[in-house]
Amino acid sequence: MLRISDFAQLSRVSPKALRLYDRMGLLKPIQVDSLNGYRYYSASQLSRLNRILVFKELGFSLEEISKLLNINISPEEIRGMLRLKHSEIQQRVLEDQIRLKRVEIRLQELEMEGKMPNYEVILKPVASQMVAATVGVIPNYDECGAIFDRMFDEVFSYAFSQGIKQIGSGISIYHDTKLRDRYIPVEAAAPIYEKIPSSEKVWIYELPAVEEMACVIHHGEFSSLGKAYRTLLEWVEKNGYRVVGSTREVYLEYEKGGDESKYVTEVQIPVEKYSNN
Amino acid sequence: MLRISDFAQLSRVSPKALRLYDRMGLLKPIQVDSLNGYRYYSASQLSRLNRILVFKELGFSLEEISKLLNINISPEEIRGMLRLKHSEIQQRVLEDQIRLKRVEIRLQELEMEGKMPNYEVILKPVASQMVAATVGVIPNYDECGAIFDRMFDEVFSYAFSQGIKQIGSGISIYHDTKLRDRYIPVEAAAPIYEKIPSSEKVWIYELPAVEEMACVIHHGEFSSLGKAYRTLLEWVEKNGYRVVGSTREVYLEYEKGGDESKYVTEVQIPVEKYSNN
DNA sequence: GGTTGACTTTCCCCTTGGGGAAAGGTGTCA
DNA sequence: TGACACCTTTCCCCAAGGGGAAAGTCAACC
Repeated sequence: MLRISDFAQLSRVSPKALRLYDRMGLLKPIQVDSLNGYRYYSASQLSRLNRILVFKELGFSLEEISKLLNINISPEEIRGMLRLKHSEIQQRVLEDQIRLKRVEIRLQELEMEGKMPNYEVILKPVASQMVAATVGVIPNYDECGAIFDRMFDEVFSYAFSQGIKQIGSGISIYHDTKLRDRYIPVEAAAPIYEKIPSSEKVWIYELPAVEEMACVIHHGEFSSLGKAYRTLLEWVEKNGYRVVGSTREVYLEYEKGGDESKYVTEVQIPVEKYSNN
Repeated sequence: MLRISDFAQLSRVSPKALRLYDRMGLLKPIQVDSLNGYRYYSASQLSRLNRILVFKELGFSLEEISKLLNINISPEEIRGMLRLKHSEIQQRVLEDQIRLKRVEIRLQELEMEGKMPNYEVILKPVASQMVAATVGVIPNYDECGAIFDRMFDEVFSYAFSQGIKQIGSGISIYHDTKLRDRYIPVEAAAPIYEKIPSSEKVWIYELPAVEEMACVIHHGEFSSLGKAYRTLLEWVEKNGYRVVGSTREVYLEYEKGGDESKYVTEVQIPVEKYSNN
């Protein structure tokens, strides 16, 4: 008959934890004084407590442990839970190793630049989306502004002529940027939320989903988008990814003729994991 | 001006998380309707949100992130936090790798035995403790019962003769068990909580702390303690440890001439990490 | 027998959101 | 103008205890 702090000292488990295990039904004191609520333990309960501690060290939650300590559990179930836990831990180790590499890259960049980077690259999935789109070719990057203006005009005016009330942010898509840097086939698209027919020039189709898209947010004029691209491509290379499709620009904040410094553009590059070093 | 679910969809962060970031001060909506409390966000806030997400992926807590996003933080402080996080993650990877190996050992044992093991080995530190002790030699393990009986009698009666009121569980200590298995120098000790003088036969001294002690709880008669020792030594070998001192037995529940099946004994072997495979 | 200090109890706060409830706001259609 | 669906708000519960408060209890000492 030991009081809680004596049993705590014997087992090296805090009284707080012992009270929790009592409440969870993992380890009940052999006796509880009905007058003052004091818990009394016996040294013979150490073996059960040790079993709890061992499973905790293996990474099991208290709820899992209460299943494992149930008398009616079969060795097969235990094996299943052990195997599951093994793969969970393995998964976490893999994630942590990626995390470690990213922290190292951050540290390197901080050494080089002396300050926080301007762009934060994040990886996210992008859902498929119905769009109204038209295609074109830009002979070189200098002329792309005027050409996209005309293409988006076409898309928006067609959509409105078809009675569309709601339309999403404009998206431009650059195909084959890896193969050439002039006469690039491009697309101007805008998400729509109702079905309308295609026309000769404006096609209605499902812009495909992308599982992994490396993205940055660019603030300000389009002429400095190059920095965003350089940041992205550098990230792709450093983190062991490679480009696997058409680049997109999403014009989140844009007003024709408006204050360019207020523009917000998301640059998206579809990627996939390539190597692990 | 986007409502919370639109901003959530754009950023792929749940409204729940956005509300939390608002409450933590990490990302305040650009406007909150004072009548109905609705939060309104702008696309230009994506860059701040992305920075939050990147740091979260690096493993930082929201509180750490709010420090990192503070404008007044210097690059040196950022570097410090990154290095700290790096070592935290590294530490967790090491722990997880040990955990993985232990899960694998459990699985192997389960395959071999077909059931849960009878003993759970746990590793714990043991604090130093003042004891009253006497020494002896046991010619072989068969005679150790009678010899320890006499030694403990000596210790207890001396302690009581000195006015000790409270005395801890008996501890027997086996020296040099690796060097010989007969004529083993042993000690019978009992923790005391007040200072008393040593006598010719009973010494009062500080039993040293042990940083890492591999322990099991044995229930029942002493004659089957061999199983506990075999389990412990097997564990020590499998887990890459080695024995580095004198073995102890702590008699947690014991009554001379009482019901042997109720005895509870903790067997403790001091160990240290030896290898990692 | 009273005081004091050490101990025990319950209760609440904290992490990072997810799940869900209850109450109220909003927008569309008829 | 109402009905209905969907949206938003706040509030509470959950992990695995640590930290700490308030109140009651126990044992020793005077």
